[in-house]
Amino acid sequence: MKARAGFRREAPEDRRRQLAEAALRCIVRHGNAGVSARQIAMEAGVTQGLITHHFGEINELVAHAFDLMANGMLGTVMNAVDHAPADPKARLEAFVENSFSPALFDRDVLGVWVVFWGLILHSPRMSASQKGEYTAYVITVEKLIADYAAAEGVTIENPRLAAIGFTALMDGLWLAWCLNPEAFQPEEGIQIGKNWIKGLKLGAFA
Amino acid sequence: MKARAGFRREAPEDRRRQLAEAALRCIVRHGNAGVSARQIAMEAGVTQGLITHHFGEINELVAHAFDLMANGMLGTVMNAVDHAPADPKARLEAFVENSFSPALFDRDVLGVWVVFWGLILHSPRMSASQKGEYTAYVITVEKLIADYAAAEGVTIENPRLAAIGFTALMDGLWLAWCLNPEAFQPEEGIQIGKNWIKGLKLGAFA
DNA sequence: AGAAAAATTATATGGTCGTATAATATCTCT
DNA sequence: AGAGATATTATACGACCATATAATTTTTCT
Repeated sequence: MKARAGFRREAPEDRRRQLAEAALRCIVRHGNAGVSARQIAMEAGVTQGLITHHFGEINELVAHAFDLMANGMLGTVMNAVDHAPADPKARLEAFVENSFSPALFDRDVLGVWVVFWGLILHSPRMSASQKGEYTAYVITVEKLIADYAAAEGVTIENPRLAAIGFTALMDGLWLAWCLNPEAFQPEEGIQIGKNWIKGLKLGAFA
Repeated sequence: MKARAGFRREAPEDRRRQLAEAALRCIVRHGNAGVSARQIAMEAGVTQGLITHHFGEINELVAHAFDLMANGMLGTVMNAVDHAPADPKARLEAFVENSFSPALFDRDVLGVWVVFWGLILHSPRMSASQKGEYTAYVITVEKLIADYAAAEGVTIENPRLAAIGFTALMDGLWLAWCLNPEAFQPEEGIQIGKNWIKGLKLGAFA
């Protein structure tokens, strides 16, 4: 056989990242149908065999892409939060506002997550990744909320539950808006998030 | 060719329902991979050709299954609400508690919805169904909330936003718990829902 | 009872899927 | 410069996919 086409040899970790990014683009374009070794390889400008070589089976590539995306999104939001004024209220509101920024509040981004959710429900490997990433997310939110509550002098009986609720609210709004952008305006989403914070301050979780 | 196997001829609407129900079972079992004419036909004890005959293309069958499921779920919850005491507070709390009942707060049920969400994002036909069903859902919730607010003497500046937020919270909790049942207990989910109502009463949306 | 209509089966076709295998190009190290 | 290591290509295989077409059974209507 002639492997006649010239190619560039790359470090395994680079290739793995390239393939993961190509997978995300394919999923954006075609949803579940985009999860295909052939399509992903073509998108990465590479042959299918490379996926087998670097990941063994394609599910492992998808799980890698999932980790990449999850870390990237939390990193993006928290980076914005850390650039807000050090005031706890400002930080919490920066979290809300950035969660609704076009970079995250986006149909393409949700489309990728929906595919991941479907896989999490049927794959132990994906489920394991999700558990770690969800926990990290909730802990981050819990800290933002606890700092805010302390600064405002509000008592919160169970900060963990508050964080879970707030996270769920944001995810639910994200989901609803992406599925049907006519349902409400992003600014209305921000308003709903801030109303939740107002409820917290008024003692809903006391 | 010999169509040798005996078969029972059924009314088109019956067959369509049978096929839709078989589709739901297939999706429960295998997620996106369960959306397959062959598998669904086998699950329904029927030949693939019947799907073509009754639905034209398989996407139309899936959309039909979606409508069936959405109507069934809202019907189930509202049936329970209508069996609660006529008091607005009792009705709203019945809504929360029943949303977290094992019939709905269920990994299998979420698994079906996740598949639908994925399709909604990429199919105008599915998106059209979703718009109608989401609107009906929010309007129902808005009425429950408005009645509650009136009974408690709370003002709500924008009842629509409150209903969207409450719906998003419930969906987000459903999603989070199904993806990772260790994250919190269903009773904690009910508590979070009731805390949201408490916030509403305290004036979070005033 | 007999014929027309429609539901259902049976089969064929062309495409895509995941992955295994072997050949080969590129790189690194000495 | 040359050899070993491995990243990468090329190709093959069997399974499943959606859907079209034609044959056949069941039902209905008279």
